[in-house]
Amino acid sequence: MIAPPPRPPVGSSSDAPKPLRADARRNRTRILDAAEAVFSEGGAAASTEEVANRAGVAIGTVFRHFPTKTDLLAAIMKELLRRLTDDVRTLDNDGDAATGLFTFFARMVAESAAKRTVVQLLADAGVGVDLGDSVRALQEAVGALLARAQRADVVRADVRLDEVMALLVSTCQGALHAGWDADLQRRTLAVVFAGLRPAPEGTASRR
Amino acid sequence: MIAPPPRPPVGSSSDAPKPLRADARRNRTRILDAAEAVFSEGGAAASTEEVANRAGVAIGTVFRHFPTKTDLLAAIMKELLRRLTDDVRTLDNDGDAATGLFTFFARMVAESAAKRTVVQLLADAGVGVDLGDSVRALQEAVGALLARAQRADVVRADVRLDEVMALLVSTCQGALHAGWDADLQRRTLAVVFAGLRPAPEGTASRR
DNA sequence: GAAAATAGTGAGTCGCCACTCACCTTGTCA
DNA sequence: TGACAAGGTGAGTGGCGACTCACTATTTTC
Repeated sequence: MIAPPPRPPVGSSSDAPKPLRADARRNRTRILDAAEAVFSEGGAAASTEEVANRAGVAIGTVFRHFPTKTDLLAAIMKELLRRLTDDVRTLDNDGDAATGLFTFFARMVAESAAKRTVVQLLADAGVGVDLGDSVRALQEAVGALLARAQRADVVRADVRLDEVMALLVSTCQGALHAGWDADLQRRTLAVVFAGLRPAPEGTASRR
Repeated sequence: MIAPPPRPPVGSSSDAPKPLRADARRNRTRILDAAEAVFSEGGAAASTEEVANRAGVAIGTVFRHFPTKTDLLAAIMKELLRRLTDDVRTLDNDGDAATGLFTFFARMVAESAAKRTVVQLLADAGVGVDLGDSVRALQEAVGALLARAQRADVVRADVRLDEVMALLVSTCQGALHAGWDADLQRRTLAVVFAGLRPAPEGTASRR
């Protein structure tokens, strides 16, 4: 018999985050950076091999860190969503109540043009990609922004969060089109924002 | 020497639409019907083999009629666009000027939920799929509808066709999401339509 | 009703891509 | 510094999907 491996089961069995070796940590971030770049350009259909090349590692290394391509996609999506959520929270804390929602909306649409993957995956609601709480967190943050805008009376009171999210995702997808430039974006968003604003007093909204 | 084939070159050389054999004509429409169904359900990524199965023909037959998958996609897209364009023209001729644009907009968004391919391909502006004049024809028809709506003063005069098209395509993509139901659709479109309506007189639109 | 043209068939080819694994390299720790 | 576990490597595997082609079947034509 051979002596058992020297890892005594702490607690009962689970929850050991495992410290990574130095080179592994470095490669992991390289892979994530490369993946974000590659998938931003080519969409989720880009190949894992291209990610490996861009990161300067062998393809086996990518799969050691992320067992499936889906895991890799989920990882960069979570990171992107986290950043977006932070962005929204900052606007919610510091920004002008009257412009916060519109600022974020415009910013996200502008970025979408460069990040196909976010849009594709958000739109597909992850056909297998588990984004867990990340999407919910973003929604809640946008919800706060919306509530403030409504309190400041720059957005109609009867507008709900889910249609704002629907408009946001839709417009982001729109931004991927050929022919979408800064001017078209400005005019398109102007229509959406006008639709969100309250009808001036004394004017019942016609439906 | 052998006698030359008995097809004398009419005109100079080109423009012979060639009558198809009876079975070929039948199969061609079967394939188109099957393709529309298959690609509507699964999007453009669905396989050509599935189209062949659904049509009840061998895969070689599909490729005889449409040398590449792209050709097949272009064919069904042109047909769909033609139908949409007809639809718009009908509304333009018969319908109420005040509601025509909104009616068409809502109708197309509702249909999108069931027709992934249209939306995907329109959005990608055909990465290789040549739709020729079909898109232009639809745009012109919608443009006429827009002009009428503006003359009837139900749409702001400064709204241009390209942002209407951008909003249309964006919203159609939105309709593909999980969670998109009739109620969400109604509220989302309400925002877009409110944004298109003129600001009530005496109220300068704030930007 | 037979020849000739046209169409249908489906096993097979080819390339792409996600994923594996036996072996080598490097970091870590005593 | 040496031993060993953790990590890296990249040729190889398997599956899928677009597309081909030698052969057979059906129309059309005379």
